[in-house]
Amino acid sequence: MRSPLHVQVAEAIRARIIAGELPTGAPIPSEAQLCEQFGASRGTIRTALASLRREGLLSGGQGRPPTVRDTALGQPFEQLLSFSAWVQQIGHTAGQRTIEVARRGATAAAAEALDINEGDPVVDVLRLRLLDGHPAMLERSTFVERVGRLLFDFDPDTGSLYGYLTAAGVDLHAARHTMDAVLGMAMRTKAFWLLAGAFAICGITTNGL
Amino acid sequence: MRSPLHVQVAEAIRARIIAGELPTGAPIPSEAQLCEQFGASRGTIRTALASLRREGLLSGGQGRPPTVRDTALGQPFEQLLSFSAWVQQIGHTAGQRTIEVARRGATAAAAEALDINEGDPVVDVLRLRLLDGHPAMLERSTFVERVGRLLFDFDPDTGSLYGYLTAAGVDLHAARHTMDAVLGMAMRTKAFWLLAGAFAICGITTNGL
DNA sequence: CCGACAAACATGTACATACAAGTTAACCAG
DNA sequence: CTGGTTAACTTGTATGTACATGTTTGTCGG
Repeated sequence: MRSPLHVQVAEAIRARIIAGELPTGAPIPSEAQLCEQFGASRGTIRTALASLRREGLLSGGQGRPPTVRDTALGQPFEQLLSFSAWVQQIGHTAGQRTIEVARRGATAAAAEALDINEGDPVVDVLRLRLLDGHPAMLERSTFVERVGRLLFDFDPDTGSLYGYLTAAGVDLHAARHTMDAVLGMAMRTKAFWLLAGAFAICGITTNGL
Repeated sequence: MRSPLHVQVAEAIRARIIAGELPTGAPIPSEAQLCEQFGASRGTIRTALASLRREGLLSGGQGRPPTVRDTALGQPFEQLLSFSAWVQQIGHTAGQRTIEVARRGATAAAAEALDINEGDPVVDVLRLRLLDGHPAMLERSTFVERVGRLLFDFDPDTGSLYGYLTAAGVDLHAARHTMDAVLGMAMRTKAFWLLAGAFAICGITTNGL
């Protein structure tokens, strides 16, 4: 194998966890024991454990050996939280397109869930997630206004044209490069979707973290 | 200061990036230079850089100094991808409740977006995200069946009762501990929400990473 | 029997060193 | 001027050491 040692160690431990050899909630062997088992230095072991910790498989604190997180159910949902991380972990590539960012009044259902009044301002975000280039997931997020407004405030050069395009449902990132092309065309049509696919090349497509 | 050195270094570099001192797209100083500036060893500097990399502020490869990611617009949307990471970064605590996981037929809008036929099976996930304990975001995700089915397959002990509760909209995690209590009560009512709030203590509440 | 202290143990932090591997730029031969 | 090679630089990987800090456990005195 030519993959780095710390990657091999991480894979080995991950395999043990998945196989149930290291049950959830149980502490993993100490760093010293792992050093001996894999014939690696403590630094290498720690690098491997850091990877597993990033993935959410381990949790623990100083002085106490890390414990295997309850992955039986929690894991897929925790990682749904990070779509691209999850997709990468199962060996695929993630992409995404932001279709719409809009400020609207809350629907009845959203209002009840967010504990606000119907019609109160909220920020809706509609995103398409891609798996290996193909549509895999459609994500609708509704923020309370106090939080959602940050999505707009983050942009340093908020202008009128920019704001218009945002409200109209043009992808913000792609818009930077292709404003001219889409201005005046009918949004949210089949043609828009096809065009959005082309835009992905220049702006939105990411390979995740 | 009593915070670890590598944390201080990470904060200093993050501050420089936010202040625009290190423009987006530009390479940051080499590890050797940072060592000299902060009077720290390379290992400490690398620990700090690893933190910034986790946060998505840096990207780069071997042999080339890491570059500052284009955070002007991309960042908030990339991090929307990881709600809890984003919330933590702005100094708050994140929580979440999974309200519903269901297998259904795709709606017309979802079908078009995912490039499938209307009525084709999809997996809907409805989640409420909490910021400092208060509802902040409602997230509806629709997966194509091929991907969404993994959410069920991950569970080792899928049973009939379990499936029923899932379809009925009971939080999966909380269900483990409180199945008896909620069986037979009206779901999706105001009372359910209040009860779900109590459940959060024992199962679903997480502090993020 | 129980509380307090101490020792053993585990992880967190920090530094120094060495070599591997990728990138860039200078340089030189043609 | 062009093309290829080399050399310098940078990050990735790996090891070793040392000390700080938190946890657990065992022991001893009351």
